[in-house]
Amino acid sequence: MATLTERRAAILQLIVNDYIDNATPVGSETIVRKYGLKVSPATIRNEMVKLEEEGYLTQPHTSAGRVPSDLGYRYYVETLMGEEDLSPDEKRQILHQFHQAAAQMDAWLDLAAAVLARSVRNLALVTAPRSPRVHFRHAEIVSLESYLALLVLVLREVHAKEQVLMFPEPVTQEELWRTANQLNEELAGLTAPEIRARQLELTRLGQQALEAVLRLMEAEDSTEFPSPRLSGLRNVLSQPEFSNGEKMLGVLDVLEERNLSRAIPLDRIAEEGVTVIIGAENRQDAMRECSVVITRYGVPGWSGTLGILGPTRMHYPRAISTVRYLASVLTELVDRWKG
Amino acid sequence: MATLTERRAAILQLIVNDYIDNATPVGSETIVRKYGLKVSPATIRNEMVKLEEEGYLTQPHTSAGRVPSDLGYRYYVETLMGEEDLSPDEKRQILHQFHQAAAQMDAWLDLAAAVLARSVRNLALVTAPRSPRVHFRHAEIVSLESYLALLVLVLREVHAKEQVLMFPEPVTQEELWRTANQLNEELAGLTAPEIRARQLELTRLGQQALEAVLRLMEAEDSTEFPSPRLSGLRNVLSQPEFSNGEKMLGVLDVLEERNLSRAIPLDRIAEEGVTVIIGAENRQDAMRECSVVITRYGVPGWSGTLGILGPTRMHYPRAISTVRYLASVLTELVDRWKG
DNA sequence: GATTAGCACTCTGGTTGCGAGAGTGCTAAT
DNA sequence: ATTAGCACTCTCGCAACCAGAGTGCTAATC
Repeated sequence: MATLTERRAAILQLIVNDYIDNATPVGSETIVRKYGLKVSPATIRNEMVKLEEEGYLTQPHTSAGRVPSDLGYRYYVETLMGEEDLSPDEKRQILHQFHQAAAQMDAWLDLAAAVLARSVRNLALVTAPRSPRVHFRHAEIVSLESYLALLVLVLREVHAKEQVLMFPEPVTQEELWRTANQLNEELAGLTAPEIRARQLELTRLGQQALEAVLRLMEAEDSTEFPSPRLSGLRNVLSQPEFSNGEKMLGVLDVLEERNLSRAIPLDRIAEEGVTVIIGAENRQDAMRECSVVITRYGVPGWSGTLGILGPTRMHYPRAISTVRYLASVLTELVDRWKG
Repeated sequence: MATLTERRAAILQLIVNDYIDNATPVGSETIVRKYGLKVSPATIRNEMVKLEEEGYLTQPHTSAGRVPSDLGYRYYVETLMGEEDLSPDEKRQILHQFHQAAAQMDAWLDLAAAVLARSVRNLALVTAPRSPRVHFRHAEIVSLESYLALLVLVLREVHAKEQVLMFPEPVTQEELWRTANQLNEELAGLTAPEIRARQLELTRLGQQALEAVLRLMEAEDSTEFPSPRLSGLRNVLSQPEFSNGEKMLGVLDVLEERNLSRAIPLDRIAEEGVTVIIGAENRQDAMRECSVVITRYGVPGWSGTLGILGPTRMHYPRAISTVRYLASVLTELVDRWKG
């Protein structure tokens, strides 16, 4: 990214800030008046045409004020806006809520989404933490009736999965126990491919249970971006850029077909730190006016993503700091109990 | 509900039908032309003022056509519209999709919501089946590390719940097994209140596990209307009645604060059959223009709700028949595997 | 050479006025 | 009881218009 003269950078910063706050194109006069500059509007105008030529600003139409372009926002995010941090007080409040909540991953994720959405006043998205490859820990088979049993599978990644098994002939709880025990002994700690590679001596029943286990594990492995929980849809859609029903529906469409990865270039999410994806860097037209601030959280073998989605005209410093802080909180929680 | 002369009923029916299709107030002339009546527009007009006086129709303004009122829809639903049924072909298609799906309740519910939304082109809501009082079936405690274990609780209602236990001192898997076994023997088939009523001889560890079990069971018991999965939000919001961004947000608000029971008079849902709640019969202003077609499914001890939400101007026959059919499918599934 | 005052120009958004169209309610005739 | 006829009402789309905001350019100024 090219570099700007000091004054142009300053002006760009003012424009971005002002536009973020007021959602209305900002003109030369406004800027000098509001921020007490010691130059005349005309000077600002001259600088603005330069900024426009270089691609940082656009005009909705001749004779409206200027609006930051995607590039403008990018520059702002990259070099203009200061690194902000949540106040200790806010951090304390957030932490408090986590302490209040039930000690369950699900509850924490819901909470994280809710806090994020409220704090940034935009849409929060949080995916559950998972490892790229899931590990068998424990299986339990509970008889429901003679032909039917419930397989409960516990993975090292702590997600209890369940599946009903239906047998061609009646089966006793006794047999089920034996089967489960065998599986538990043989499979502990293995991944699905490792299990597949292994030759096991199994009864017919055991074979059936094993298949079910594998199916569940592989299903888990293969969803590369599990559908996130969303919170605060209302926040985004009530932003003025979407007051037009059309655009609202556009965004809604993207969100409802749960496959967000088609709209957001998730491959751009860095391993470390918060990633900001601005406007047309997203893949779908409907997202042209949206930015995503997103990060990974968790520990290497077991991580998820958490971020917020809003109009490009978003309060980036706040978004980034909140996302970062919540990621650290979740990382802590994951770390603590995964060990 | 009072009864209408035959002709008035016929006219009301035409108006409702036409309005449902076109979303535009329908006038006397349109009606005779389009449906080939053998009377003059003036006659229709006379009848329409009667219908309006009796409360079945309203005018958006003088000199627009008529629009059905809530009462009009009610009459329509109750006595005018024929009972419709899905075509065998459609039923087959739907059933087919269920056979394709993974044999898991979650998958079925998702599928039901998706099918419903698509078929009626409105918002589908589906809550998971549960019993008013949940029954203990089986507990498993898996050691995670010396101070930490995962409690997996299987209830008769087949929802695996999990909870991390943290101990004041190290605990072996051996002890955990003993504890789990004891719980399984003593608690099998009981409800939370029944467990509370019983005096149990337990170790400190057992006590802690029991508390966790009870907390989970009681949490399950107390959510009286579990938050439903939604599908097809887009469908509702793209209806012309919500083209106005304001109203869109109104509905969105109701849906996002997950507590639907505050907006919808769920107590009105009949034990048997499909319930239709029209317009202002709902509790919140934002829902004034919405109707809900909803029913229970499942078996007495283990049931959920499933329904669709759309504008009052909704294709009721189709909505009702689809809801009814899907409920029967889900009931069948619940019945089959709950036994 | 950079800055600025001055000014003509452009574009939007809100307001007004108007005519066409759709639909009504009423009256009087059938 | 029905209907033809008609005056009336209300919406909607369109054009005209104006005020306001903001620009870009030129020429004077520091």
